[in-house]
Amino acid sequence: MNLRSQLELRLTEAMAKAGLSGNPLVQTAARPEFGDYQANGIMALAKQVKRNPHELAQAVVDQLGASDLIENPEIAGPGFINLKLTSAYLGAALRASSGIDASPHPRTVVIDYSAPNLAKEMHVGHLRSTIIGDAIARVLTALGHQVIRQNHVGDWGTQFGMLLTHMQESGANSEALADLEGFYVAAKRRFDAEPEFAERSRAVVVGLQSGEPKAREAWQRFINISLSHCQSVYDRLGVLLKPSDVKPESAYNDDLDPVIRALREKGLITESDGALCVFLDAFKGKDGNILPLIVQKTDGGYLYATTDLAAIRYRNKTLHADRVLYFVDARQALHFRQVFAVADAADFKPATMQLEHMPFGTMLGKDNKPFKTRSGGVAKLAELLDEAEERALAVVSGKNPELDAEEREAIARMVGIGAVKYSDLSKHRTNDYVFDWDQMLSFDGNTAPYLQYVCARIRSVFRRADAHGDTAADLTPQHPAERSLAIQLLRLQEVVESVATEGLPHYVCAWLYDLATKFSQFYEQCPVLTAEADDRNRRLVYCRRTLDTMELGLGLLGIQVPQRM
RNA sequence: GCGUCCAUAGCUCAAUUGGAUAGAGCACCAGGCUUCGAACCUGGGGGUUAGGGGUUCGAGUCCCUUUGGGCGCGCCA
Repeated sequence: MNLRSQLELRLTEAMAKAGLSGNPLVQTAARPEFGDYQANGIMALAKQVKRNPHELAQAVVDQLGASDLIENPEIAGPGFINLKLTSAYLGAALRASSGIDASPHPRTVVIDYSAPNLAKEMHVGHLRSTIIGDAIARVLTALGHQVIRQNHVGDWGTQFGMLLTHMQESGANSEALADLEGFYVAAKRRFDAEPEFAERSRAVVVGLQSGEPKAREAWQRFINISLSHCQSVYDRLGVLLKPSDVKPESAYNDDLDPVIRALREKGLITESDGALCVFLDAFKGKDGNILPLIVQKTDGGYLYATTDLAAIRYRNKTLHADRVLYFVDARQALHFRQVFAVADAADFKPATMQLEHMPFGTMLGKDNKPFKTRSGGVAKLAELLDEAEERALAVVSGKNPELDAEEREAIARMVGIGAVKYSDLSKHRTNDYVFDWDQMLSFDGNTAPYLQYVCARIRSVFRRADAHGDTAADLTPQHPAERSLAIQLLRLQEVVESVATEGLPHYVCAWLYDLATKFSQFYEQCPVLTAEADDRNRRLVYCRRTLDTMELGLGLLGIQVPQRM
């Protein structure tokens, strides 16, 4: 049930009857006195057909006629149409709908996210891609799309030479690799300090690339251990990624030659200073020089651009993707523009297959500089999650000391992890954002703990009530607070659809926070348990629907909700 | 140098992509519990949307420009 689409449909019909075609531009009303929704499209159309906007709006309103849906549409200002939904319609809609409706046009969507480098341990730099990409994967799945998660991990490259050499020479087993970051630092130190070690490392890389069994075996062992580190982070974080979603860079090794050949056949390859490049006019600068995309180095080695091109071919030919979403740092915007343009020029994909870079900004500390640990280093993700749970435990213990330790810890996990995820998801994806423990763990404002708390309060109502409310009863809102709660509940679909097209999960957060606020107002003004029979039943249903919808919404973000807190 | 993203209340963030009087939370001030969880709710002050110009019925949003910052730019990923 998408309220906005329903209204848009009615408006479009009325416009057609009035001899107009175009988008009515229905939006949620800017202020309560403007109704629930407003149509802004008439003014722009009036200009096109050179007619008085107010008169034109009147003509549309006349065609709208009496309606089960809209109550007294009004024209305001230069030609806004204010739309108020009838209470009867809201009640019926509430009874008829639940959850999220599947899209009538399901598509196959590849979501490329997380993609850590397996040479090192996961750190905060991987957090945004992992969390945001996962939320979008859930949203698209909820809308009935076929979602294919692709964890494009970095498992290939020269740094593996030193890691494998160090592993072999130090006799390191999986226990020594428990601290992967420390292991990397140690290997790097030797690489820089010992020329012979560096030499052996390079030899290992050559062996690896030529498929030498011993090198391959050691490499595979290392990769497996590193991947298991990632998986444990994913499990703690509560993201959907599984080992089967991993499609590493190395998986495309055999496709790199063919990619170059295909580019050459299309006449796109130019040799420049010994390297193979693609020059496209679209990347010509003011000075007339074209920015190249290098696809093969002078020494014959390939680059990540080549791998990305191979991945596009795979996602087209094998995965049959209609749409590919890349949740990758904004700094790679130019890279993706180039790769996408080359993929187009080379016919690596049909024109109907959309490639979309979904960039995100940097996570900053309170000092507005890239987030670091207290000791000043790059923060490991595992340690960040430890701290989140510790801090949440302190908060929960302080607020509710009578809960036993085990339950407090379980709650702290949901609250702590939820807070970290929500603070990221609730900000506009493309901007940098400030990571602030105190703010994200606050029970006030647009935070996970506040939303979780609202759910806990509702549950508490049901613990006292002996009923869950009869959903078959008349749900027509009778109180202004019920009314605004009902509308907010029914907005779920339009919000989720926007998130799916734009890849901006903060829309869900804003809507959830609004829903929680509207519930709190309802809860303040409308007694539930002590109300008369009909009111009591209807309000119990409102409580139930709010709880279910909140949990559904938080679930779209991959955030769990404790029973009590 | 070229390209690109950004600058909104003291702080952290919104603003449905050009719509009406720019909204929230924190902080500050003032109220509300013998009553479903007050971890809450209600109200108030706080803004030349970095500066300037332009486009039009209408600009935080689009164009130009100045200032201040982030990032990227041929063989790392």
